[in-house]
Amino acid sequence: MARIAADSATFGGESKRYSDEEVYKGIAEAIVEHRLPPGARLPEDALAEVFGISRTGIRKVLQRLALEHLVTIRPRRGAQVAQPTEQEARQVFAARRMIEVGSLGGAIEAARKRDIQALHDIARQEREAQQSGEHSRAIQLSARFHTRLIELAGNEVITDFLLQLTSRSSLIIAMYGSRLSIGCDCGEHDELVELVAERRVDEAEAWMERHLQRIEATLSFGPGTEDVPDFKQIFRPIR
Amino acid sequence: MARIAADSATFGGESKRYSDEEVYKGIAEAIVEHRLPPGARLPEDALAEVFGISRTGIRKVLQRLALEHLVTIRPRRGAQVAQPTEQEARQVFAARRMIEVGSLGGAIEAARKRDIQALHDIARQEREAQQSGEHSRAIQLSARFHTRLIELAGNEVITDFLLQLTSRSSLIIAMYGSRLSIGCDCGEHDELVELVAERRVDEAEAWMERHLQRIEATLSFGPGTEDVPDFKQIFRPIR
DNA sequence: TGGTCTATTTTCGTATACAATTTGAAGGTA
DNA sequence: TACCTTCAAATTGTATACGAAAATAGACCA
Repeated sequence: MARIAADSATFGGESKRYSDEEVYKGIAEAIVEHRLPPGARLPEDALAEVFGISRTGIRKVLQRLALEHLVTIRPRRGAQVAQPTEQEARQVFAARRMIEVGSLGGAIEAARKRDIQALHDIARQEREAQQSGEHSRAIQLSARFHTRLIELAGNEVITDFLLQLTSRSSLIIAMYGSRLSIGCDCGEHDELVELVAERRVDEAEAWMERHLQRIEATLSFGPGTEDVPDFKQIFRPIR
Repeated sequence: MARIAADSATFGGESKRYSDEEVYKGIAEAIVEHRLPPGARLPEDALAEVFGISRTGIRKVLQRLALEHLVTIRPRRGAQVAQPTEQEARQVFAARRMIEVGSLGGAIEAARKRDIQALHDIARQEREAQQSGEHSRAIQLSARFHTRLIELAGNEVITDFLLQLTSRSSLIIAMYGSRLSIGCDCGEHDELVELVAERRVDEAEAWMERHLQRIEATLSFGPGTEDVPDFKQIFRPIR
């Protein structure tokens, strides 16, 4: 099982003193970028040492991450990177479809030239990261594309929800994604930018619905690669 | 300005030792039920004394409430009950329309007889509370009606979002609601139960959209009743 | 009376201490 | 070898201490 060590490369070994917000971003990014796998334990002491603050600050951050469903905290057993279930995964994507399709009209209406340009840039960077095999960068850019698009609609409440949902999606892909999950995305976002630029709302909505369904469809649930293989479950009953 | 005193009646003066969860519920309910008005300060010491735990536990709860936008925490100045802006209020209701209308079809599809009955009961209790002037009870029941209905759709992610949104709505009504805001609701929820029972999805969706728009329309923003009247602002410039 | 400055008190932010519980390993037995 | 028991080490939960900042009250002056 993956662990955090004080000298781990996961966060770098600097001795700088990080602020709460930096610690939050540091851990959240490590999870979202798959540097911390689902199920990885997150002991308070180790994190406190890595980030150069006391456990008090770490606990605050872990509590927040738990509310956002990126980590799980079990009483007296500490925190670990969350391991979303299949059900949770499907619900997250259903919620995304509702929110993203539902906001797309407003986003298109509000989109100005430079917004379109910004989306284009992100899509291009994503394609490049994809092709040069920079997985974690591609993941981040994909999430940013979706949030940038929807935040054009101007509803911060919705934007906040979507931010959470994209983070959780990354974690879900870390658990259930095959290589396809990321590969098949390739270039797709550019298509949507076109539809947005031309203000073809209905088509854009249909596109988004399909897009999210496709990502969900690339997930492979099945018996699953447990983090700690439970041999008892596997080898027991040959009855 | 409203304050928490150790002997305040807001939480009762018991000396029982509360768990984190109980403290959370205690404060959240006090806000949602308008016993703690928007802007009320929430000093850690006073809360710690009232609930019989140390500041550590209180801080955890306040952080959580802040993430849910029920309280505001400003560095070095502590926590206070949030004072949502008009913009925030409109965004919350827009988000509710999207989520509740978007989930209603699934909820209706999944609704069984006993679910309908449960909704009926809540609507009836709400009506009774309304008529006997039990404001805070009516508020809670109204929120519960909406969440119960939508949770039938079976998406916990969406349900969690809606739980937050209904809490925030209560706070918004505390700030901007006239007497109308609560009164006009009267009996309305029964109509929706009918539509749900008869599986008239389109009409139910239209009804929900109108219902939420109407609640929003009863809010009176305008110059606003500040919590601490700023006489300087009011009386200064007769120029 | 109204305003400004200063001193006191209150309140928050962070680290640390200590008890309680879990984890993990060593040793013993079938 | 597999399983159970026991004990030490590691880890978390909660309270507390203390420095730093902000709120408050009082004195002083116009």
